[in-house]
Amino acid sequence: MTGIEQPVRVRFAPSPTGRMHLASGRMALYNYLLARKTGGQFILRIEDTDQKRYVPTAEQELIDGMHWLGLQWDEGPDVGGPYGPYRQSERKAIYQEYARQLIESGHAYYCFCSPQRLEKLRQEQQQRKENPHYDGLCRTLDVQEAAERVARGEKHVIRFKTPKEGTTTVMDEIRGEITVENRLLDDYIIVKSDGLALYHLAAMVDDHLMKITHVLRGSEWLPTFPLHGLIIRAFGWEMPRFYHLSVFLKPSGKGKMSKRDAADAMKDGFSIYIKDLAELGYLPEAVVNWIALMGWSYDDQTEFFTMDDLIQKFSVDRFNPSPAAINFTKLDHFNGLHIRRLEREDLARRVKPFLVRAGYFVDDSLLLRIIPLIQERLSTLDEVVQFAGFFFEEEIHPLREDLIAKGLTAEQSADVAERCYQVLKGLPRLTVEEAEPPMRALVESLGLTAGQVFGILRVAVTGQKVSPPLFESMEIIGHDKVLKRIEKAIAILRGEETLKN
RNA sequence: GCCCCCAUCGUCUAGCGGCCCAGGACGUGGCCCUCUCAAGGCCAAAACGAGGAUUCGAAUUCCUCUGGGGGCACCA
Repeated sequence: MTGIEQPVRVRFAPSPTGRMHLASGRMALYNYLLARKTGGQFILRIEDTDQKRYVPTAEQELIDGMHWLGLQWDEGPDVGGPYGPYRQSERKAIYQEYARQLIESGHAYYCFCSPQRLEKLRQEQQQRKENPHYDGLCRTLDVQEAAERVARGEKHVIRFKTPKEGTTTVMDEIRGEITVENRLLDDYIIVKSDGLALYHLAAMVDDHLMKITHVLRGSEWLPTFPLHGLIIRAFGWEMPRFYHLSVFLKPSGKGKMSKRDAADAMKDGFSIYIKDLAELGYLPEAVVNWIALMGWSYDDQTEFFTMDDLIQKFSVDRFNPSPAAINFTKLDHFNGLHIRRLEREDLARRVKPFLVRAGYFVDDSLLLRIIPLIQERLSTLDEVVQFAGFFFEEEIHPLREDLIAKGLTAEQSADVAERCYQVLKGLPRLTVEEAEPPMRALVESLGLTAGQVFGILRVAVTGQKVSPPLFESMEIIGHDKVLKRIEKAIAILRGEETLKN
C-alpha cells in the first residue's frame, strides 16, 4: 500500500440520533487529518433519513464537539458548498431519481409487502432456523403492473435486486479483499414507504455526487459492504477507497462499550462523550492525541502528537484492523503532557472556569502567579480546585489531626508552629529566597526533620496535607495572611479554637 | 443459528521470514530526587491464544480449532 498524495475528498457523516462519543470523534478526526494532510476537502454530511430516531440536540452537540476538538469542515449544512444540500433529509428527490434509475436498469424493484407480512415471514424463518431474509415475492412482479400500482398510490418500498448466484468481492484498504456469496445477501430495501432513502442507497449516491474519494467508516458496515459495492456497480460508478475502522471496546477489553459501561466510566471521572470530557477537565489536544492512537500508529516510538504533528504524519496505511479497548488512564497521561506544554497564560485561561464553577472569585494576576506551582501537578484541569483552591480562600479550616506532625504531640506541634511564626514574623518580606534559609536553620536547631516542621506549616497555611511547594505558596499568599493562618493553627492545636468561635 | 471481520505484555501498540530468547507507551512495583504531592531520571515484572503445515529458519505465510468483535430492520 502506498500513502496518499493526491488531494482527497472525505466526509464525516454522522446521524443525529444520540450524543457525540469517542468513536465519532475519532472518525471525524481521521477524515479531517486526511483532508488536511493532502490538501483536500473535509465534508460534514448529516445523515438524518430516519425521522423516528432523530434527536434535536444531537446535531448541535456534534458541531460543538467538532469545534472543541479543533476540526473544521470545508463543506457542510452550515457553511454550504458546491455539492449541497448536506443534509440527507433535504435530498429526498435526488435519491428517488436514482432509485428510479435502478428500477429502469433492472437493478431494483417495487415491493408492496406489508410490514406485517414481513414480520410474519421473519418469524416463520426463525422458527425453521433459517436466515431471516426477504422471500422475493415482489421480485418477479411485472414491471409495468408494478408501476401502475405505484401510480395508483399503493404503499410500496423499493428493494435492490441482489444477484442470486455468484460472489461479490470488494476491497477494504485495511483488510484486503472481502468476498461473500450473493445468495447470502438480502434484497435490501433502499427506499422506505415514506419515500426517503435508506443508508445503503443514500450514502452511495451522496458519496458519488459529492465526489468522495475515500470513505472512512465503522466496521459495522463490513457485512453490507458487498451490497454497497453492488449498488455502486449497478450505477456504473467508480468505487471510492473504503477503510473500515475498528470499534471501541470497554476498558477491560471484554465486549463493546454499553450504556452501562458509559455510566460506570462517569463514576470514575471519565466519559465516552466528547462534551463531558471538556467538562471533566480534559484538553482537546489530549483527547485528539489519545483517540488518534486508538487504531492508528505512527511508528514504534512516537506517542506525543499535536494536531499539526498529526496532519503532517497521518497516513492511511497505518490503521490497525483489530478492535481497541478504551484506556482512560492513558488519557490522563496525555492530558498531563499537554497541560505541561501550555503557555502560562493559556493554562490560566483554561483553568479559570473550573475555579469559578467552584465558587471562587478569581483574580487573573493572582492566578497567573499560581500557575507555575500547579502546572506540572495537574492531570486534569478540574484538579486546580483541590491544588489551588486555598489561594482564593479567605479563611481555611485545617483539621487538628492534620496539624500534628509525625512523632510529635499536639502541644509540641503547637510549639513548633509558634517558633515558625516568630521566625516568619521577623522577616521583612516572605519571599522564597528570604524565608527558606532561616526556616531550614530553625529545623536544624529544633532537631526535627524538614518534613515534620514544613508539614505542620503546610497544613497551617494551606489547610491541606498535600499542596504545591510550601515557600512558593506562602510567598503568593502573603505575609499577613500566612501569619494569621499560623496563629489559627496554633489555636486549633491548643484546643482554643472552639472558644474563639 | 447463519454470515463477515479480528487475534503480540492487564491496556494502546511496533513488528510486514532471519535485525526479535519480541521494541515503545499507559498502568503496576522498586530506587533516585525531595518540605507533601506531582513532574523528571533509572531499574524491574509483564505478551506472540492452541494445534498442525510450509521453510534451513515463523510473531510474521497457509489450514483447523478456540476466543473476541460486528452484522442478519421500512436504523445508521
